[in-house]
Amino acid sequence: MSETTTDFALPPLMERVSFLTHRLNALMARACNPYFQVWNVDLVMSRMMVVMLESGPLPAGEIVRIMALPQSTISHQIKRLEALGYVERGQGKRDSRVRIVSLTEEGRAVALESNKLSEQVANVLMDSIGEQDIETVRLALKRADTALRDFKPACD
Amino acid sequence: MSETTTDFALPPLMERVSFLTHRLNALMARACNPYFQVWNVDLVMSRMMVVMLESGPLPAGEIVRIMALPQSTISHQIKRLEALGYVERGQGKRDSRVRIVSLTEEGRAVALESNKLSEQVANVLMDSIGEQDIETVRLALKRADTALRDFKPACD
DNA sequence: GCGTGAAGTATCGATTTCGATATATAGTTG
DNA sequence: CAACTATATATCGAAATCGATACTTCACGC
Repeated sequence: MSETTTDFALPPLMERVSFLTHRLNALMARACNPYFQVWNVDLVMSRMMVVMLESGPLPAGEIVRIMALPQSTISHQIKRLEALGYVERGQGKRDSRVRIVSLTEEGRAVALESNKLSEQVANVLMDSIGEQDIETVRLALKRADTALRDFKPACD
Repeated sequence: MSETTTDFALPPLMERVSFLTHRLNALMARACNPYFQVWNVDLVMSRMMVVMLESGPLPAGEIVRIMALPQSTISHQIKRLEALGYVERGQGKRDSRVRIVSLTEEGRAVALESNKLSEQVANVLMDSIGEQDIETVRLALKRADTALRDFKPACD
């Protein structure tokens, strides 16, 4: 122990995994959003489309679960994607409450294009993290994800 | 039409470091924001206050750099924190363009309290990542941060 | 069938975000 | 020191976000 100005139980902000994830996201948004603007989408919308590219048509609720954002936010995003002509909303066969969201041809094209940008980002991450550590990091973050998924702060 | 999943140069979304950082952030916000609401702040404002707790009074622009969010966003947040009585804005001594932001006593108290929540989150992350890997992850994310800081997508 | 509660989405209103632009001060060059 | 250029912050307007709530449909007990 050595360098602190105030004494914290935590490492300084810039060393915390929680803060670093914030920074990485902000930096990715800053770098990518100007380019996504060409298609009138942003980093989040792009990710939603890539989700559908990978999984095929999905119930809106499933997209909410995957994106981990508030349900109302995703609902709006889907509506915007629909307005842009990138997705279509259908009714669930077995349960007519669910709306199945699927990419249109144009949406598919945009998703593929925007995924190229993600590929560049992924390469930067790969190169900077290094082959040696990438798998360790990936697995560690997945464990963290699982742990946070049902974390409820203790109220004191 | 063909059922084939498109073949990707990238791992599936849920395996990508870029997506996992998104998820972790979203999950942290979901878990913490209801509690921060008691002080009328959110995860981002809380982090800004912790920044000042650690570093002391800072120029607004320095906070922008640290948070990596758009300048206009941070400017608004500072104004809100000021309206809440958590920070004060002074003039820079040497350069009167810069506004030095500093925590009030109340802001300091809120920052310390809200840092406790961060501590809980940090513990969850620590426990799930594990002592064995935590340092590897921390260093890897810092390298990624540096690399992303001046990444500009190649326009094709 | 008929409530009753739960689940899946949509919408509402207040606030927040963000890119663009404005304002104001510093520094630099001729 | 006038005229630019660069830097630091604030503001503006359009759009997005989010928590709360409404709406619709399902599932189940009676």
